[in-house]
Amino acid sequence: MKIEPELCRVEDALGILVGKWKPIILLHLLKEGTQRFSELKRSIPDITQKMLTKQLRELEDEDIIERVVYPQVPPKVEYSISEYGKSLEPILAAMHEWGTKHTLRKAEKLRS
Amino acid sequence: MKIEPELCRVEDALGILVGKWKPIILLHLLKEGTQRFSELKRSIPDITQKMLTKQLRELEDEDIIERVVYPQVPPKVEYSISEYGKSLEPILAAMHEWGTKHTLRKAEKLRS
DNA sequence: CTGCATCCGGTTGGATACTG
DNA sequence: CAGTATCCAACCGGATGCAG
Repeated sequence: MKIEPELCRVEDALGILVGKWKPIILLHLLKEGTQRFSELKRSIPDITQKMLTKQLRELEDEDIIERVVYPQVPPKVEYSISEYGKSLEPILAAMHEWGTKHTLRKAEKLRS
Repeated sequence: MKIEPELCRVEDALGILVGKWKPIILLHLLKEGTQRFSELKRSIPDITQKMLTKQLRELEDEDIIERVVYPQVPPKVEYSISEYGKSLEPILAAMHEWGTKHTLRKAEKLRS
């Protein structure tokens, strides 16, 4: 691989994944499929409503996820990975795999 | 792929790549091989010395790059990708490829 | 040449309270 | 239920000056 650093587009992918909760949200939607706001909130106990809303909005703005609002009371909003968003799955999988090995490696270094 | 979101290790990989200049630095070292501090600085005109130092230190702390100091005056310090760091190359390549398509997609959306 | 110290503005994320 | 609004602390990155 010889990517010209001047034409680096790594940031464009990186920018979409960065955000304290974005990878976790994406993994949840990939695993469970369509999820309501409250289901996501329950699945990610430590996240605040504000942050969940914000990260979802940012992913939606990039067309990574889809948001469907059911006009009813009480409100019901469903989120799901878009077709386009699914193209990120290999990258998430690769990063998860690498990250897993990296975590092990770090643990080994501590013992030595 | 069904990664358990609770065991998400994406962040561990993400954390290493995040940093305004890290991907660019890594691509330079991957493309050019060993580089002196001043060579990197010249290759990345907009980076400040402080940031170059900082990002290099962070990558070094994670064993992604290697730093060799030649004890002489004036100082000479060489940086290179470590063997371990090379394992990030597929991820960088995947992100670059995705990012390139994403940029095109955005450009198309603007025209429509 | 390489790198550190200081200061400083902008952004990010968290706590909390409020709303239709 | 699914948000919004406000306030605030922490972190990040940039500018600049100094040093071995």
